[in-house]
Amino acid sequence: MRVETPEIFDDLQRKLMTAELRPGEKLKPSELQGFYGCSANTVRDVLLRLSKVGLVEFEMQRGFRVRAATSERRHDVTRFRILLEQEGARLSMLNGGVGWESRLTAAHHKLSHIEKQIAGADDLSPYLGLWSDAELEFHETLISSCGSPILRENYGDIYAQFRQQMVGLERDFGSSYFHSIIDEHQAVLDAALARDVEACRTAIYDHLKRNL
Amino acid sequence: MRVETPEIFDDLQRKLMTAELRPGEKLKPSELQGFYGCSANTVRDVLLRLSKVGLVEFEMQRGFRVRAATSERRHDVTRFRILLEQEGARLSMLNGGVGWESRLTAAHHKLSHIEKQIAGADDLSPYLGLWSDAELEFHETLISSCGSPILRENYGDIYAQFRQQMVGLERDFGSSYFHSIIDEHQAVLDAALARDVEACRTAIYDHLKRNL
DNA sequence: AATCGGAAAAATTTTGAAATTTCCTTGTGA
DNA sequence: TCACAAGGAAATTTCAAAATTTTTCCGATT
Repeated sequence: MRVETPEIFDDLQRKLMTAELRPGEKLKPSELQGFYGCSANTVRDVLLRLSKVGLVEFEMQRGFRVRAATSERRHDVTRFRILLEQEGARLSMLNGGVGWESRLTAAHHKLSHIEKQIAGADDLSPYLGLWSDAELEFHETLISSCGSPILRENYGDIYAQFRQQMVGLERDFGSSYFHSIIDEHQAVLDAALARDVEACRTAIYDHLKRNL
Repeated sequence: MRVETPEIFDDLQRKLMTAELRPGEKLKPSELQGFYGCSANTVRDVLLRLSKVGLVEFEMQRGFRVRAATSERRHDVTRFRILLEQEGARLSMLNGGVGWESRLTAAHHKLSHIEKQIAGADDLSPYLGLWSDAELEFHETLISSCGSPILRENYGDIYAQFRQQMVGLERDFGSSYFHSIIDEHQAVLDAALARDVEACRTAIYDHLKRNL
């Protein structure tokens, strides 16, 4: 199997975020090299870039390792995500126009559609990828009018780390979970459209507090 | 001149933060290679790590570039720094013990000593390096008891970017500048020791608002 | 049995050059 | 004159092997 470098990046990122590569696991360029059919240095390059996102730990002379999943770290990641999302949403409510409102509504519509399907399904696995993308898009849209590229970039990274911690710790993804987050996403949407900063802060907190 | 890799990293970081390498400037591994007496790939490695800190921009197939210094970006960096420092200080005031108080007092003492020297000096350059280290240590100590490794790490990165923007935009570092920040640092210290969250938020904002 | 030291093995980093891509210059045609 | 294409130069990425460092394993010593 021969793939281009950007695809190696995407593939590794996906495996990191779905715990196909398990937290704490050593990442040896010389082993992955064989799988991707490229040289060890190319893998090393990709891994160095993934460590910027925070999905991979890098220590000089000691190589790479999938970031560990611990309850402490999940707690920390969650707190940081709440901080960024609350601030991003606040600024978006301040700066966002109708374009933002419509994009947010659209993203929520797509997300809730999937979530309702999942809530009534037996096997979740076929939906998980779709849901994952839709959830990310909803939350990114929420903060998309904050006017701060730095905030958005950091949010993207911390969201990836959050997802990694979630699946890494094998948290309960039963359909009851999806049943409750439907309401939570709705609450975030309502508060955002109403430009109610405090209600939105609360809704974001309530949505994520189970991970604290 | 032959130096070890960690020293290449430190040297480049320093040059990036003092605008010895000017914002927007292209960073060609093949040129820096000669200066450091190592191979181009080693430089590339270091540059990839510096792009994690945010001091360097990296674009695939287009190489590296010193992050641009614009008033928009300085504004963005400043806002983000304020967000992180306010939250870090809030949590430190919540969690910090006497150890934190004493470390903060010590860091402030050292800092204000240098600042008083600078305020009364003609030539600032001999102090600038010392002041820079002391200022960083004061602010890092302020948030050091926040209990969030992620917050601390991100603060370190954003502080470096902040410094880069400051010197890159050749802002006025006259002695009048140092005269006013003496009071600002004092206000931050007083509020922190008094565990007055709102006063500390305000003091941090007032300290940095000139860069917005 | 536990610890320490050292040799062997394994992994990481560095290197220099080849392969690829981008960038810049120049020339052609409208 | 301008747009665009082709060619060459320069820069970036990739590679495989050498050099270095870390880790592992094993036996000697306490």
